[in-house]
Amino acid sequence: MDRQKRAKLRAAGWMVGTPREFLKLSDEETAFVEFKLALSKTLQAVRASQDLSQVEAAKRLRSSQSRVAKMEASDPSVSVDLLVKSLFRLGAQPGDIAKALRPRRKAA
Amino acid sequence: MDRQKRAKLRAAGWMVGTPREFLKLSDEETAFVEFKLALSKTLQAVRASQDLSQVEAAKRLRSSQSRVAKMEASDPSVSVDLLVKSLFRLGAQPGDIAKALRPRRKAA
DNA sequence: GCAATGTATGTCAGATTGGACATACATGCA
DNA sequence: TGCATGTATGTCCAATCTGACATACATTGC
Repeated sequence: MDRQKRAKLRAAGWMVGTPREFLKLSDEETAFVEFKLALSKTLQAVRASQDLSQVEAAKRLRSSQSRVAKMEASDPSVSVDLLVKSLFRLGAQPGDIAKALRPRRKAA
Repeated sequence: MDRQKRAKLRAAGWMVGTPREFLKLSDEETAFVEFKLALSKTLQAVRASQDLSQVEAAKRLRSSQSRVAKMEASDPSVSVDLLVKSLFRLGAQPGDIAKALRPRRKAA
């Protein structure tokens, strides 16, 4: 995004920048939300790989469609516990989770 | 442990075998407790590497000594959230956590 | 012996979480 | 258009988690 565009958005009342900048998160908080995000994405990938709808996944997880949606959205009301338990219940292996958590290279 | 010894212990009313056998945990439950255990051990290792007592660590974590003890003991009252947050607060990197979670080779 | 230091265990009130439900939104199809 | 399917969002309250405290246990140095 170029400077002009940013300025325009700001003028219109929009927040510009990363969520981190916006919310003024500390390093640990950032690491934690990114950790959760990685798990969320993995869960969504696992569900997709099994060709399940959120409703079907919820059944297997003994939970509800809305919870599944929140899990995949990394909603604040979802704990890492729930994400990890859900991954295991859908058949993910410990190694899959470790792999998902490996830090991604930052884009240049 | 040999068969004779196991038999003696059983006769004396002791449970013999892995916690898994004993508690009849499902695969997912087993994976989950092992996941927590890996984090607990990592936390303990991180604290040791910084040469902190549980009291000192608790201060940095804005928690209490008893919580730290429970975290390191992988107590059921401790969530994965708390473990992960604590690791990050003590300065662990995402990669450290991923590494700790990699499945260990089973002993032959 | 007994302090001092570090760790473990039990309990509890307040905070957070999670399943369930309602409902809104989105897309595809006849 | 109406209907089916799939996903997203808000709320509620029962269940779970957590910091704090008390207290027990373990080890070391006097």
